[in-house]
Amino acid sequence: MENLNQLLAIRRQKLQKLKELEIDPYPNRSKRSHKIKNLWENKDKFVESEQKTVITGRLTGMRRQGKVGFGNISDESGRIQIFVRKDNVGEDNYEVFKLLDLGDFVQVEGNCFITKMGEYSIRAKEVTILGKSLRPLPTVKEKEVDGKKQRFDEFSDIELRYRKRYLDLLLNPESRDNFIIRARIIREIRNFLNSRDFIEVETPILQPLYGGAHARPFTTHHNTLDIDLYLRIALELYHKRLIVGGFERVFEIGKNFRNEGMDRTHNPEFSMVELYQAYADYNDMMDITEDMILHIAKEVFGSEKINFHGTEILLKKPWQRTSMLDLIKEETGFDASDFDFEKIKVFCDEHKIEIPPAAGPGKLIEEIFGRFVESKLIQPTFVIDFPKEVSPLAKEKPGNPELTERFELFINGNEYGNAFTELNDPLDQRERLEAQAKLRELGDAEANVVDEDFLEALEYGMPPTGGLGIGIDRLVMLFTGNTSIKEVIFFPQMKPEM
RNA sequence: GGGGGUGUAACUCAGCGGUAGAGUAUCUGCCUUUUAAGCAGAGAGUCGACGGUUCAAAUCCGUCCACCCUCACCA
Repeated sequence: MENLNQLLAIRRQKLQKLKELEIDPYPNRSKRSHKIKNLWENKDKFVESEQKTVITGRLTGMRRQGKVGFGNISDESGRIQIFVRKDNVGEDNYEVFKLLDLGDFVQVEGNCFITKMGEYSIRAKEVTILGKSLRPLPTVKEKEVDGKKQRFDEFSDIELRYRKRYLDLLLNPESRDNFIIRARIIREIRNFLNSRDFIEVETPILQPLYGGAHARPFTTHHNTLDIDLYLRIALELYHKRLIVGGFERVFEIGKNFRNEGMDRTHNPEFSMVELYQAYADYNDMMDITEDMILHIAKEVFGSEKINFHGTEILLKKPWQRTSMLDLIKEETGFDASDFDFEKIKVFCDEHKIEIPPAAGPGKLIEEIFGRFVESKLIQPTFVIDFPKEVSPLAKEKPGNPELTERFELFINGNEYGNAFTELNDPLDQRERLEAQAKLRELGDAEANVVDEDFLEALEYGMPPTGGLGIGIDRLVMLFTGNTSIKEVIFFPQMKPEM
């Protein structure tokens, strides 16, 4: 056997003792009669009737005093004290009780009562082990001080919390709450879109070509077909095929994978909701974005405001809609609306903005926007009319061949969504993708690739369509007040431990 | 990738050239209404890893690893 430290060895010894007593430490069956929350909800009734109740859960506290002992049992719904007295459970069962450790799963049969100290508890008739824990759970004790819970020990090491999320969830209620809120947000996204007659679809994660965003992919290999496949970087191109196929409103909630840098707002796999609506444009997408986020705010939080570390964010409609060029002008006084490449380059040089290889004026405008404007956009803002150069899937803005009908949503200085009036002209789309392919040759590893299958689909005809993508992780961060994406993803990507 | 920080017992941390510490947890004893239970005692560590300096290194130096912050990059 491996070299076990003292704490692990002691638990294995207890496991052995249970087996010697012919107690199964991992029985197949349990028989819970109530969730702990139910007992609290009908406290008086349970105390008065003294009815038999059976709870199950993890042993999360233990105060033994010789022939009597108190413990805490926690299940998903709550926590309650158990009172175990040798005279009540019998000598044999008390031996079992004495072999229990914090972290063990147990079943307690008994009846509810109020202790001398006034605590609602279960007086045990029998304690059954449901699952022996062989590792010590980090201990977190708390005490109520003026109605506030004061914690005395913590499980707070960030790295451990991410690597052993199960312990984090067990020991840090705030972390658990983040994920409950995440689930509610996703549920409300679904409810909202279902109520608007969108149908939920599933499209390939493994794709022979990737597209729909500007990013490097993960590559994998299918053995039987003997071809390389890519993990999707966006949902876009398959959803458009579905619009070609006659669906008028589709959405998908799922993961995208981008083989790029990681920081506190980027995880290599992240969740998006994308939706496509035929006979709609980017103005409709702005409306739906406002409505959807407002719906979440109201349903999950009952408020039209978010307080993010003291910054009050007002979600009340309508949100500001301003063009990228106007925002740049407001912030810097620089007017780039003539797309004069030389003039814009001079501005970039003056402000030490690096000029990427193969960049045209549109790319530089986007860089300028990123440098000067993004972080200033605290209240929800639709930044509209992106340069065509950086928007190969968006339809040109009527009257200005340099711009597209595209927006990104910014809140609190971060990007939350991206949407276009989708390009449905197959010949224009081909030209744009071919231009992207040229950029690839010039060294832009993130440029789109020409997807002939997608182009062919467009040639059969796609109605005018609006499309929208919203980053779910970031939305959850916004609503839960988290500044790291790792706090809202159960198992964020980490380097393997050596 | 640059800069800064952190890494010591199961957890949270102190120690920062001279025998590895505390609280909680664990174990033993006492305790039949405790709740951060209490009292008495005990055990528990590759001080992130590897090198170097030194009579002596958790401590100083170097390299590496992981994590955090920050800047850059990144649709």
